[in-house]
Amino acid sequence: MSRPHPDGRVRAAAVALFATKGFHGTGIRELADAVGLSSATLYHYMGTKEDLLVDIMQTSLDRLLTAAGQVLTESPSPVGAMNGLVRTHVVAHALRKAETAVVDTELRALSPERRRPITALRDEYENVWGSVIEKGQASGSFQVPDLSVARLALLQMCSGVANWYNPGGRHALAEIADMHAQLSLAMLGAEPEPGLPPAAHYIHLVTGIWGDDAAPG
Amino acid sequence: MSRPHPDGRVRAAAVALFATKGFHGTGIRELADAVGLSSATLYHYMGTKEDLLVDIMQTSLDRLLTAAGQVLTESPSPVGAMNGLVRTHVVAHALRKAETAVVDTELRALSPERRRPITALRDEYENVWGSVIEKGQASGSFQVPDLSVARLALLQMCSGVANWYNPGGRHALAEIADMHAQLSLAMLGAEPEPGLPPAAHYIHLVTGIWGDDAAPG
Amino acid sequence: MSRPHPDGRVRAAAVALFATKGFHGTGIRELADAVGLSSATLYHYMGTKEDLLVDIMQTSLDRLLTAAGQVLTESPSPVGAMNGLVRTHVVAHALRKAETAVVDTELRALSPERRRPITALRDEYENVWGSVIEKGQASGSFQVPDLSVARLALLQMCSGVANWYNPGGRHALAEIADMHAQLSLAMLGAEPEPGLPPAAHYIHLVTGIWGDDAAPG
Amino acid sequence: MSRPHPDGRVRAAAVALFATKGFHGTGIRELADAVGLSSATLYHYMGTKEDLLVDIMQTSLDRLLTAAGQVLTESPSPVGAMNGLVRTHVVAHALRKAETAVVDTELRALSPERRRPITALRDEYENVWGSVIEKGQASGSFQVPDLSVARLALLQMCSGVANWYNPGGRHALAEIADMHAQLSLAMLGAEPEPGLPPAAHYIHLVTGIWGDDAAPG
DNA sequence: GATGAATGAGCGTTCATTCAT
DNA sequence: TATGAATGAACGCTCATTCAT
Repeated sequence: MSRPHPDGRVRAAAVALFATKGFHGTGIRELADAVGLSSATLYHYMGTKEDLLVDIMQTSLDRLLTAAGQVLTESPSPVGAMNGLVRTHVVAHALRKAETAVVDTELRALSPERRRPITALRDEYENVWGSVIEKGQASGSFQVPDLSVARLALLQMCSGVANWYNPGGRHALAEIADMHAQLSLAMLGAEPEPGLPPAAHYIHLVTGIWGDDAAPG
Repeated sequence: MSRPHPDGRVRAAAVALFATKGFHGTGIRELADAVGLSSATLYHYMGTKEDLLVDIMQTSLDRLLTAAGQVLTESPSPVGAMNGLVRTHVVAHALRKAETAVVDTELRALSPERRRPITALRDEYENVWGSVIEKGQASGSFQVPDLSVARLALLQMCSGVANWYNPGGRHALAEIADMHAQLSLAMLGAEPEPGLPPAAHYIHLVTGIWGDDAAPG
Repeated sequence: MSRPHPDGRVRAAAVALFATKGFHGTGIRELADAVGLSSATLYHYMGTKEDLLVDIMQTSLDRLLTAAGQVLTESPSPVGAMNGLVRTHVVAHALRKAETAVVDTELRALSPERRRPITALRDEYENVWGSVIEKGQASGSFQVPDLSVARLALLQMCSGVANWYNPGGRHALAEIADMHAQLSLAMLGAEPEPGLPPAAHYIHLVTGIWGDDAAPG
Repeated sequence: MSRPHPDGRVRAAAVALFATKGFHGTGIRELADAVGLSSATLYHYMGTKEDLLVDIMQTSLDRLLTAAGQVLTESPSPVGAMNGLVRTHVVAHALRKAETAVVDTELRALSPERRRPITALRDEYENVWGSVIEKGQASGSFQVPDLSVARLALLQMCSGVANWYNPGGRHALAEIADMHAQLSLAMLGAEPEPGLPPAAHYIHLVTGIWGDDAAPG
């Protein structure tokens, strides 16, 4: 087995460092050290530091959108769709806590021009959640005081997993996903629906999109 | 002799800048410009940049703890306490979105020694929420899959208000507080309890602690 | 007597270094060393390196224009004006060889936006020479094959003094100015005109504009 | 084993870039891009960047010396020799403006050891002009105030053509050469001599030495 | 109080050059 | 021939901080 491509190792190290110390708190030499290269060599594999951040965010949001798309495809009812969105989101934010945390935290580090398309992707993703909530409210499956407040509250709650999830912690990933699905549906005033796929299904979905090879981030 | 206490205007400007651009993304000259002083003069009003951040966080967490203490004093039941905690938290995170966002985001910018006492304060505050949830679960008022997961999810959700609240937005602050109380209690599987104080009560409580004079942050 | 203002010392050192090693061949730390400051302190007294170059060029061209204006004022005839232009130009390029060489050599180091106004100043100065040649040709005092070729050839020849003038050299400055006046008028096919001011007059004019205080550059 | 000889395309690109942006203002990757090679491959065709500059200058000065030698051979009188030197110099500085400008401008970019032999070549060339002027002055054909000042002024004037010559400009090359011959002889106080070769003769001489194949530089 | 002056350290980035393939 | 990969050194510039006035 050969060493993984430096391009990927740079990205992985950047994800880890940006998540831990923030974009502005991470130096280019620190990143180079983490990869085992000189800072000059780093620029063989990347553009600017900002390019690197943009790439990380874009990739991550693309994957979240892909996952959400698959969930919608296989889930006809609002309750089923919501269940799937929450579980994939939670699983992704647990398995790739660094990567997702960077997306959630470092938007402000981008210059306005670079920020715009990233924000657009994020909005696109959040709109998926919004439309599911809307459909559920319209069909009577959900009872929320306000559509967009519910969407924001829900997303915020589920993204928070990236802040505290611990692979060796008290709860297995599947349990955490289950609990968040349960809490979310309760928040939406929804009746539990029988026959929904178990957490394992969504774990598989997420790992299929993100891949297992690279170090989780 | 202790460090000089930062002038209110310095503190306010720092809060605004740290919230917008992050601690590491904010320069000391930028802060000085915002206050209308030279960077050298700034050091008459503060210790180091890190001292300033610590001070901001400490003050903010102290106030949250004070508010939580008052809520507990006046709320005998778990449902009433939870209702109060959520509303004060939401109101504080709306009226002082910058300040509270800094506390939630910039912990990682602190050196380990300075971080420890701040983390302790934050844990103390979160424990208040935890013990109310525990009491409610024990008394049968709440039905949650896991105590600590519920606590984390709840806090994350309510803190998120600081990210999107807009004073001139679609919903009045009281409405937002009401909605979050409703969503939270639904999440906890609690029956609505009659006779709880309205949002205005908690807005008053928060403004009493934070003061109205300074620009909100 | 106090030390001269660092601002001026920075400019003087920059002029010397830019003239000797070129703009791109001069490092900011090299400049700082020459002034006896740290590179960080340098930025207390200047903007960017390019700002510094622009400032040097602007000042120099302004002075040349001022000198040319005074010459025109006091010289009615084309022969007299040309005599004065050549002598002031040569004297300036001898006494301030570094400064004038920078103007002649480093235009290309400027970014297009910064170059434009400097080029405009240079063109304005060259146009003074052009219109004197034109007037002389029209009045029959000069006999040149082409107006603009004569202007370019003349200016080039006189500017060259900055490349080889040596304060302690074989010829005194006044002699060099005299010779260039003679060569120039011969080139233009002009009859020598009696009663023109001696070189000393133009040396005085130049030193009056440039000042004696700072180190020559 | 000597240094690899730079490929013609590398040399041509270097000449163009050094002339436009200066030696220090031109990057090795920029040069590689211009040739369509990688920067690593460039080093198969050249030694160091400085070697490249030395080679350019040496070749150019060798050619100027060759041209001057041919002129002297075919021109017995000082006036005829001067006429030929000026015309070949002007033609070379027009047809190969980039190359000649690099020689005139970038001497300072060389390290002292590499500069010495180049300076020697340049001095040798300038001495040819000097001795012709001296002979003309001795024989009474020229009337100049000072031998070396005249030499410097003359050379500077004629080299200046490289700064402004434009192949599609108002004047044909032959005209420009004629005018400079006329201006130069006037400067030297020389009577026009009948029977001198036309500009075309010297254009042919220059193109014979420099070759037509490569892009002019 | 308030600031201009000063700096060592570090920033993100590019430099000319080498070398294994 | 040709290049991707690699680097130590340097680039122009900014950082948080100090201190004499």
